Amino acid sequence: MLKKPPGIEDIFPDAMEKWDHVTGTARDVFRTYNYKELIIPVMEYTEVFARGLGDETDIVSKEMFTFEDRGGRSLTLRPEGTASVVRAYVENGEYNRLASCKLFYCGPMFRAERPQKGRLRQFNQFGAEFFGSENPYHDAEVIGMMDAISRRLALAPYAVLVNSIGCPDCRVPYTEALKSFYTSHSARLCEDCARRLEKNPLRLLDCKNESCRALRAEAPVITAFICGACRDHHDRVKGHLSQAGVSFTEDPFLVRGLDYYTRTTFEFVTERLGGQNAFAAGGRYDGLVEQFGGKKTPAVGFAAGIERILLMLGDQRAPERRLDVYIVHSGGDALALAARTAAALRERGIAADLDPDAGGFKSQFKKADRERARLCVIVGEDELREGTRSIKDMGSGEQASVPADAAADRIGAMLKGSASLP
RNA sequence: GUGGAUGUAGCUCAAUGGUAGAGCCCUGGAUUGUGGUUCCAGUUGUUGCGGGUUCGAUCCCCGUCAUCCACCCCA
Repeated sequence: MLKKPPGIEDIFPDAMEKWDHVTGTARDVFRTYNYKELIIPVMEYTEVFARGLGDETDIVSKEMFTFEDRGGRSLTLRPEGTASVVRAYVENGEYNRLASCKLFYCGPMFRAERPQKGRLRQFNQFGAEFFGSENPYHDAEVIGMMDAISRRLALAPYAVLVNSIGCPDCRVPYTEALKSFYTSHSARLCEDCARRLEKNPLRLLDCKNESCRALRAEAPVITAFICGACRDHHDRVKGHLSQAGVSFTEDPFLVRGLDYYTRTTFEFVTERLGGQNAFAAGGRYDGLVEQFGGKKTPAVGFAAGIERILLMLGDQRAPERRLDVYIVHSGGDALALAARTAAALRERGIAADLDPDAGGFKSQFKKADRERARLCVIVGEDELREGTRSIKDMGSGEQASVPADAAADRIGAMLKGSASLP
């Protein structure tokens, strides 16, 4: 049997109902904030991610699906959305001329990690990006948007962690302070952290190792190092969040795994994802557009993991989908009329189905039941002879016949609730 | 990349050193054109793959692959 590669999933119709519920809710909320959807490519030149996310990040250095095209150019399946959106924004002359713009996307991302609970190699995200202002209002709006989606999907309990990692200028002295603090306590660091100390000191704060965590409690805090402008920005983000009624927790140790963030960073976290804890995260990236060759354009955005949200939804039922009409027939000439009836219903936007090979009425009604059909239309010998169609309400079990040419209208009215069986 | 667990019917799982069962699902039936409940009957497996021990392995051992979980990292 042919199998799918590891960490990749098929999504069958029964799961689609919950899937649509999640993405539909996100789209609805995005629209209420005047964000507009765009579709970005699934692959980019490798450089887009290498430059965008940072060469030294784990995602770029060891988690990308990279291959060469026939011309020997290096392509990569996108591991996240922001770099692509920024590239598209900079490349599109019409959009980057706008004073500001609000975009959102939804689609698959790829990372060559070992799969586990809440972590796949092909997974889906929806995310939003705002371009064109460093006003802290927008930081709060983006966070508020994800909070609104979370509330609508009833994802509670979850927490919103917020921090500021300052601008590149004020991060330098902080990184130095962090380095010297950890260097003087290097004996208490785990192996991984010894490595982080050299490569990416900020990530020292993220370690889950007990002794490192204990050490962190005494570590220098970023809030003591950020410059006046960054502090003011951060305070105003928090002010807007409070005003918007978003309950959040300040976490001075929240750092992110991508190099492009400046100032605001945030994460939506929950206990219910096994080893993972974040189901959405983002922040501000004021330097990225310029780095991609555009004019200096401050921006802020986030991305959310759809499969992780699905996990949080658990057994919560999404609204179930039912078939409007199942058509039961007795074969032969009746099949032709049954097909015509189905066509007439579909013209009216009514979902109808039938089985041309159907045996007895019994098995056809069983199928109707399995499809959770609201109504059945019966086209059999009696109906053929009398020029009628019988309509059965599968909920009540009641049945009546109507003239053949009035059947489709009658059914349409019944499904809308404006008519009942005669 | 590292560590742990698990691989038996389509699904969820039993069982025993002597070539496997249950429930669900599916199909058919319970007086010939009527479902959801009930009852009856029936179909399905090279027990993940390869090797070893043994008279004999699904069960024991080794390898391999796959899946899951955790670390790393991240949505």
